[in-house]
Amino acid sequence: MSDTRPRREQILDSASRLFSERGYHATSMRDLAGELGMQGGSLYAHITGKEELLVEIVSHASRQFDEALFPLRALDMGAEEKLREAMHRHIRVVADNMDSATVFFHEWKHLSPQAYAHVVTWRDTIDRFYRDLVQEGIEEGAFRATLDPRMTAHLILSAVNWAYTWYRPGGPMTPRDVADQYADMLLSGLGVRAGQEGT
Amino acid sequence: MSDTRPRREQILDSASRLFSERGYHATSMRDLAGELGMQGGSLYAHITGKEELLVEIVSHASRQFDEALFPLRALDMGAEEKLREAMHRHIRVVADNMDSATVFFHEWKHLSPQAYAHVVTWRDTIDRFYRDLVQEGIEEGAFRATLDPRMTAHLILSAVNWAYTWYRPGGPMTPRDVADQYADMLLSGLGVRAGQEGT
DNA sequence: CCTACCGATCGGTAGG
DNA sequence: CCTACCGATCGGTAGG
Repeated sequence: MSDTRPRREQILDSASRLFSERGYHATSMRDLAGELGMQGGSLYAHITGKEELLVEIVSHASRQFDEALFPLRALDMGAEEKLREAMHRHIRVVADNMDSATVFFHEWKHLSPQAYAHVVTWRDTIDRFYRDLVQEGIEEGAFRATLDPRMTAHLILSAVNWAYTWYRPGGPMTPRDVADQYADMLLSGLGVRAGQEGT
Repeated sequence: MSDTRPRREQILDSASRLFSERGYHATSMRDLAGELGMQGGSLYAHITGKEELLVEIVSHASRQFDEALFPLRALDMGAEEKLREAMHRHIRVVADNMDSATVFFHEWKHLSPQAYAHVVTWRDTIDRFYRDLVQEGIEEGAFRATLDPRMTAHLILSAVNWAYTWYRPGGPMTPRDVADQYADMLLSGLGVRAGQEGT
């Protein structure tokens, strides 16, 4: 009946920011409470414990990625365009959730074994999403047949994930700018001699 | 006179592993001492404090990168080959120092302001190394003139740095295998239509 | 390198 | 949401 949702969301927002800036273990519940103008013990009227915060932040982040990427599977698009769109959406999730994305990449090792296993499974799913995308591209003749889908997926994921370390929302580049430049470089190659293999 | 060096190195090795697995703040000095079969207080016969360990691990890692990459500046090589060699060396440093590389990427935010500033400067230097490499490649006509050196450097750094999350030493792929595949993909592009720009 | 200890701080709870 | 408190653990030190 009582509207505790907004307060919970304030807590989660502050926790995301503090965990991303200082790390999970270096953030005390009193630090967090102070950000919200309350005493340490008062937090426990809204949450059951510190780890619940981490679990929710990580779950929320992985859900954002899922909701952005998985609908793409069903779309009837050329592989090049689909890769470009996937990278755009992926980078947009990172850009729109810089704090929780940072927590997601840095602090998931502190989850309980059960929640930890969830993240490992999730990572495999995202990996497979990009591997399948590459494989489809090869089969439809859009991507080079010599590509290793696993390594190609690693390369793509490197680009879109690493953005959490340098991207600054509000700067001159939108997520679409970044994705377009990355996709151009990945699809066409850096070299002027592109069209020939390797060295 | 007394040979404390090896013991210090054992401590640093164990600290690298524990900090990478559990994080800096979640690793207690007693955890660390236990790994080495001693009591918590005994560590302080060899080190001055916990942060000294983090500073040394991070400094060591950045030095490894410097020593691997900077000599390349002077070498007279084509840009494509130099990029390939830089990526190989960069990935080799990550692969040979998985623990300290992980600590380097995840825990540097816990450094004191002074050591923190050092890392920020270092990051700029590495960034400039790759930007210059790209710029030279453009000038010598090996790389497309339409490339943005800054974004290209981000893409390259994404690939070589992100390897810390998935590479497994002792697995089927050597650092050279990874670097060669990445360099092939980056230089020649994923698309079969490479040679034309963008979409 | 150990024993024994220090003050500080931690996450969390009781009772209101 | 606060006050007051709990046991546990932290990094580090003294003295040997």
